[in-house]
Amino acid sequence: MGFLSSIPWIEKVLADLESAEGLGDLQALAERIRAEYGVGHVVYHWVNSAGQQYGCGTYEPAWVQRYLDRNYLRIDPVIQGCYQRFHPVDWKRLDWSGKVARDFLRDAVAFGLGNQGYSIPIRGPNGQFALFTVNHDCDDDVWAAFTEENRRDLILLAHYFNHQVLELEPGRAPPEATPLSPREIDALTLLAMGYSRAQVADTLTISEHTLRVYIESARHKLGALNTTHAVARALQRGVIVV
Amino acid sequence: MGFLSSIPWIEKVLADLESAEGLGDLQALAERIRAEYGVGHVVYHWVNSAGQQYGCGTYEPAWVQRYLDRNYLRIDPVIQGCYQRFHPVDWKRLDWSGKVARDFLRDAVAFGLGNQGYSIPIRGPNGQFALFTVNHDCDDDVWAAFTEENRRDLILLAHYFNHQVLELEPGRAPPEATPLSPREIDALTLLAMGYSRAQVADTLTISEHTLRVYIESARHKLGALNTTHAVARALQRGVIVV
DNA sequence: AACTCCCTCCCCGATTCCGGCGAGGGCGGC
DNA sequence: GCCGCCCTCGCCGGAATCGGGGAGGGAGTT
Repeated sequence: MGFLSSIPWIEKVLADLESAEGLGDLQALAERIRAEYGVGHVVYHWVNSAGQQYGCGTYEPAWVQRYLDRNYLRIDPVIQGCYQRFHPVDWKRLDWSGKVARDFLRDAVAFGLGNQGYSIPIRGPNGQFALFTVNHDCDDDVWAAFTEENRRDLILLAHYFNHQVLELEPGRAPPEATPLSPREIDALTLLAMGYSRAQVADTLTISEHTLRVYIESARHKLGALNTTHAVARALQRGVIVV
Repeated sequence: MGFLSSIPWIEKVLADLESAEGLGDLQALAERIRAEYGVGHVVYHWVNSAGQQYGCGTYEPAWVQRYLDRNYLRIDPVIQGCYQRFHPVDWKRLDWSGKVARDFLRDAVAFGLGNQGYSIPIRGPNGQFALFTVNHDCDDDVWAAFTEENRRDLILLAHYFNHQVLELEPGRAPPEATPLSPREIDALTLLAMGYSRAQVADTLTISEHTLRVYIESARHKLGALNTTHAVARALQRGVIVV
């Protein structure tokens, strides 16, 4: 991962952490990053397609637990906001109106979070979604200067965290199913576009019976229970693009 | 976009290109990148959720046209391979077995492409998928050294291209539809998991009639023509994750 | 307090989809 | 040259889904 070399302090830190292994590495790295930049918190949060979460960083364990207990994932404006974008987002630009969002923020501050935040979303196939966040307590001007100056480092660090987590997550490759045939892809693609079976058959200029053979074939290949499921899986696996 | 500042030549080039505007900028930038690194080709290729494609780079127009004409998007192992990952990929690590893939490669070389390539996939919500590719003609050792040395720059440049394209693509925000309610999300999520309506209603412990209200409501919000379409759109927009 | 949105339930009929069956010709790979 | 996969077509009945429609209580926002 030589691409981090533009970050002055990174070599030494990574060397220090070499002895550790697995995800503990990243936890320790987050601590070091916090120290190097003198910010309140550094956190990496990752959600895979199965809804499993993984996180590491400098948040208080009590806050992490509360976040999970209260299912804040569905409330957190940072998640909500970043999920739709994929460029770094300053927390100020998010939508904090609404009662639940304000309550959430108040709760977060009570657990030691700062009022400023900067989050970098990274996405992968199969709904993988990760967030690298830096949190701090300061006024707007100071924060704007900080983010402007260190954005590049943060992007690269986000990539690094993501790379490490994926390396340690072997649960991606297995569903390496048999590929879909062109006609099967055509069929699922048109279905995903909202066409009815009759319309799809007409568009492909085949009989509806033939179409059904494709759909069923695709369903079996994808291990899907019905047509909607097949379309969903095909989309998730990226075998069709609508 | 100060995060590019670690690339020595970038400031001057960006200043030179300041006068140009729009996507022409990126075309010219690709040319400059090719010159700076002394490689065969530099290309940025972008596909959005509507299946629209946009590309800029140094490939011969004849090759681009042929790529489109022959619908190589569905054949290209670079696309196929990168779509499932989201870390930089050396073309050597892709699957070039199979007749169509080999034919494709032969055709590409005939149109001036080199035998080496390095592609950086970047993904966004709504099925956005972009590829930043560097292509060259040399032996494996030289190429390995090149990629190792310049990976960081390439990642940052990929981000830059992506940022610029999204800035110039106002067609993203409009479908800023009303958000789905929690129950609607539950319903679509379970449907995407392959459950039948009866099973979903049972799982949510509501009547099937109520469930249908959610599905229809979600369908209208998503502008979907039927249930399968609604699930597909919800997946693409990232409002549900199965 | 008015407003909007969410959740829940019910009616109806027509349309569509599901699931498994069989059968033939063609192309590419081993 | 054989095997496997792909493409194409047909029939069947039962089950599920798709359209709207109306109606009430509750919570949050303004």
